[in-house]
Amino acid sequence: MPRSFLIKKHFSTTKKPNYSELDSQTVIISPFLYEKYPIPVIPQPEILSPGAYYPAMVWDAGLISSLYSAEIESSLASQKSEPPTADNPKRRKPHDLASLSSEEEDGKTSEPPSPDSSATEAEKFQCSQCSKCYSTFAGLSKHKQLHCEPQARKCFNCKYCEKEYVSLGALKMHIRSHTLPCVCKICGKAFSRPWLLQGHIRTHTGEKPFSCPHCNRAFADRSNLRAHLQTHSDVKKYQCKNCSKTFSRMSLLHKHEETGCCATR
DNA sequence: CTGGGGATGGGGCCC
DNA sequence: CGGGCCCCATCCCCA
Repeated sequence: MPRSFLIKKHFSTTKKPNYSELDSQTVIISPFLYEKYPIPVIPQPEILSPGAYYPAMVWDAGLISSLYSAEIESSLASQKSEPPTADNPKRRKPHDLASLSSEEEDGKTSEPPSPDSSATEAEKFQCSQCSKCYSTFAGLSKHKQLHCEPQARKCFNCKYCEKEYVSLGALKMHIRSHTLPCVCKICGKAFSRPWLLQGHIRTHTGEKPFSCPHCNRAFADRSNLRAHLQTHSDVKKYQCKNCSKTFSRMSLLHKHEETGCCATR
């Protein structure tokens, strides 16, 4: 099929008159950027509030289970007279709160023995995953966090939105997208990361350290150069499954699939 | 309308 | 653990 769109058109030099003076082959970022426009970084207000993250645990069914067990056991301990009955909700295992599994309704259960059966008073907290027993709830919790529920070891929540992260570093990185600590001195626009600001400053200075080896056209951003390089290629990276047409950008492929092409609908 | 450039955001990796 | 960098993705605009 004809692929006239694959032919690289001459780019207009009138759009960005300063291209010719910036077509260096190097990708070294000029330090003058920072001499001329030092990157201001707003003093971080308190990035993390004490409530910004929960380093200890995630509220999942297993944890609820443990807590619920503890509550039940302490309750039972205080009212020893109440005999367990089959329909007593207090006897329902905690993870039933989450799943209400019919398996357990049927009586088929892998749950640990109840304290009023054979378990000793010293080992009344049992791990639902490995059946290991502990005398205290704290002991059980620690065991689960370290061994049986490692994914629950950390859960860092953003105080600005609902996102959660498994590492504090990832959370801090994310929080920067709320606080935008890197501010352009020229126009006041704020960015989450210094290198984003750095790229932005190039839009003021006109610096384009990334140049195309084929046509010498220069770009301020490496990603944009990469996208541009696709225009020199006969076979582009993103291909339509239906007509095999290739595109330099995924967005173009998506657009093609949504609006035009063959039988995606 | 389509293709391409500009600008920007975010996750992951490495040092 | 934090900073820098890379890569990918997306949106907007223009020719």
